Amino acid sequence: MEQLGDTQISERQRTILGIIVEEYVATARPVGSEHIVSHYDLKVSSATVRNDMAELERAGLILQPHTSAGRVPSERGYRYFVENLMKPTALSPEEERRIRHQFHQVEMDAEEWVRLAAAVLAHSVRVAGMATPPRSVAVRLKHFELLALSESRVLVVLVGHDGTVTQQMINIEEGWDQAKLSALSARLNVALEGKTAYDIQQWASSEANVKPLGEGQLPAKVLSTLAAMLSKLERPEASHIYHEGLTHILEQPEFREEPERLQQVLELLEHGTLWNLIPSVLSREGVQVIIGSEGQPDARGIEACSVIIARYGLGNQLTGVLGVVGPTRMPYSRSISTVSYMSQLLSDLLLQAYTSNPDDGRA
Amino acid sequence: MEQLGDTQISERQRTILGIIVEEYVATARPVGSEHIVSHYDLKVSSATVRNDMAELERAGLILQPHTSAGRVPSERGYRYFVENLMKPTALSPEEERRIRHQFHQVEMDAEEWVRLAAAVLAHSVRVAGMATPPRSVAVRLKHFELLALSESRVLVVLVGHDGTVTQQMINIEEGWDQAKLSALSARLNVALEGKTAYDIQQWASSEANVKPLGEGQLPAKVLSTLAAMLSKLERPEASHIYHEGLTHILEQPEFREEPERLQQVLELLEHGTLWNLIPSVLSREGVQVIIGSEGQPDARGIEACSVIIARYGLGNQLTGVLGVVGPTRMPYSRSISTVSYMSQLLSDLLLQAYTSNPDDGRA
DNA sequence: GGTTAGCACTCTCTATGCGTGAGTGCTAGA
DNA sequence: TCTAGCACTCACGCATAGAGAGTGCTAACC
Repeated sequence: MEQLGDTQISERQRTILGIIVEEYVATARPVGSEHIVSHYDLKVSSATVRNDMAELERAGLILQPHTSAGRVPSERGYRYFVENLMKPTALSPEEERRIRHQFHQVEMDAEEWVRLAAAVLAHSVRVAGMATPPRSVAVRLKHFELLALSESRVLVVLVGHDGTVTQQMINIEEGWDQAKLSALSARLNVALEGKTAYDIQQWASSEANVKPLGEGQLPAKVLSTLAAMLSKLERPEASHIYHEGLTHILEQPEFREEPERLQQVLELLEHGTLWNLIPSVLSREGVQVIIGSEGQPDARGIEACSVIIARYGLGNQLTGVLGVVGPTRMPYSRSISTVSYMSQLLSDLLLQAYTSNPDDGRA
Repeated sequence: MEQLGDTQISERQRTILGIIVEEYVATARPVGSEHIVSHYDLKVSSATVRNDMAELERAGLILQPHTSAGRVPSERGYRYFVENLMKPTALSPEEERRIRHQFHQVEMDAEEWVRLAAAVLAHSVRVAGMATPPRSVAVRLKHFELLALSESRVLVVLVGHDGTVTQQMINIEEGWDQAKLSALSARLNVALEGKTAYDIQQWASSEANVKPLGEGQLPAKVLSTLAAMLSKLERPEASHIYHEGLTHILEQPEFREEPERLQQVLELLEHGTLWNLIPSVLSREGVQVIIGSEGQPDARGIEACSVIIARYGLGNQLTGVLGVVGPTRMPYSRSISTVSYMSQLLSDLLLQAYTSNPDDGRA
């Protein structure tokens, strides 16, 4: 017996709820009592099932679209299913192998991996997949270069200690050729290596540090640019959410009938409503399941959608987020397994990439 | 009088065709003869318009969804409209100013611009906008760095002469510390600056060049990696198509009624069917209009869509592609103006970025 | 008390028929 | 060459009817 609100539900009722969820997820059609007894060996009659269903409905776990239809899980029903009934089904070894293989096919590059992760999630669960590139909490400067592209433009290329690379163009006054720029960057690289954005700002605020670097505004400008680039690397919003597989969502009957729902998914992925959820995802471990509108005051307009999302990364130094977005009627078990596996896989790949490990990486 | 196939169409018929296209684009409803005479001052009766419409239909320029409905432009009709009837409406100065302003708000970074371009196109025409980052025809090496991330991993950061930056991780045998790597890259930078992928392969094929670089496989591996990175920069497929504004497309009634059509648009944008069109876009100047299935054997499944697309960039050295994708029922005039303006704007921005120009770029 | 058979009831879904209105094509006359 | 008039076609909206699915309730059963 389970306590739930003011109602208790029996073992058989739990079984029936499980059947309803699985059946509805598979067929998208309300599930009737007759259907249940004829397809599952419950050893009771349809009348008994009907009584149980009435009780489940009283408990708010299922509902009827209309009087003479079968039952459909409510949001609470899905939630109960995910937390109490679902048997986690790990991916098959062959499937895991196939996915890993795909990652070894592409370059060793975080953006590539993230893009691929979104695609794999989408394909494997047949809903929309999403992923963000990994970001560091506090990026330290590893190295930077100043490259003169023209007389008045310099490209700043910055490498973080985590291997992320960014670039920025700046305008300069005349009189700095590549030789001078190289000399400046050589000196600064020594002085600034290992520093964070904040450290660099501190360092640059001391006259004694900046004065010897040379005439004009350039040295100061370079310093502030470096600090800005580093701190931008830390802001996760600076990165795109990669997404894939909207086509799969279109195939779901609920979206064909009510295209408005698709708007909600697009809202989530295109306009970044999803970012509202991400801070809380980053703060918790494991796979998180957000079903419909479920007490997410920030995430407006995702009534008909569920999001299954997890963080990945190294400790809490370097983290990103990946997951799937689909209709509430979604294969939760498979989704959770896949998201979980993918977050593990990406974490492993990052770990491999940033620590010593002598297997070959396709030059 | 215009010759068209085996039929001629009169001046008034041309006017009527223009009205039908504009009216249908605006309302999404078939246009009837009565409606035309009551809203436009044609100085003829509806019966005359009917006769003209019958002729236009015979010429294949319009068609009837069913017997007792008004007329709708055919693909040929849209084409005729675009080529002969449409009056190009330039963007208003305020609008141009607003768009330019947005570009000055973001960083000076090609990827950012491209993303913004897709968003602006989408917002301004209210269809889906797309853009690809600019690619060079033959990228020459400007500079590269070797950075030891761990004992066995090295990050290669490469800057092309056009300012594009890429990175790649490679595995190395033990025994190369940062000092040795820096020495190697210093020597190679001198030897390889200005070389293309092909040049580097040539250079590396000579024992006399490679032998003095040091022991082990690393030097050869670095060389082949650099060549691979450079040649990858040249392949446009290597880059993502950024797209935005699918929500706008959803608002169009034709997609609400037949969601299959949306599949086609997604196919185009997500699965890169659009890449099939791009080579021909790159080879021609100006804005190109692809209406529906129009003799594009490569682009399957875009019957209901039109694509308005143009290249942008510097000469033919550095080019990308941007445009809009929407239903055939699309505001062609506005789309073409906007795509044209955006391609001009992005070209200008790139030109400014890669040549001398002393305005300020927000450090 | 839990379970079951039976049955009346409700409500959706599909088909059918009918009237309406939009829009046409054709014809004959100006 | 244009126009007025008119018959014709066909989608659309609406009401009606029947079928079917699925329920809830009641009364009997174990």
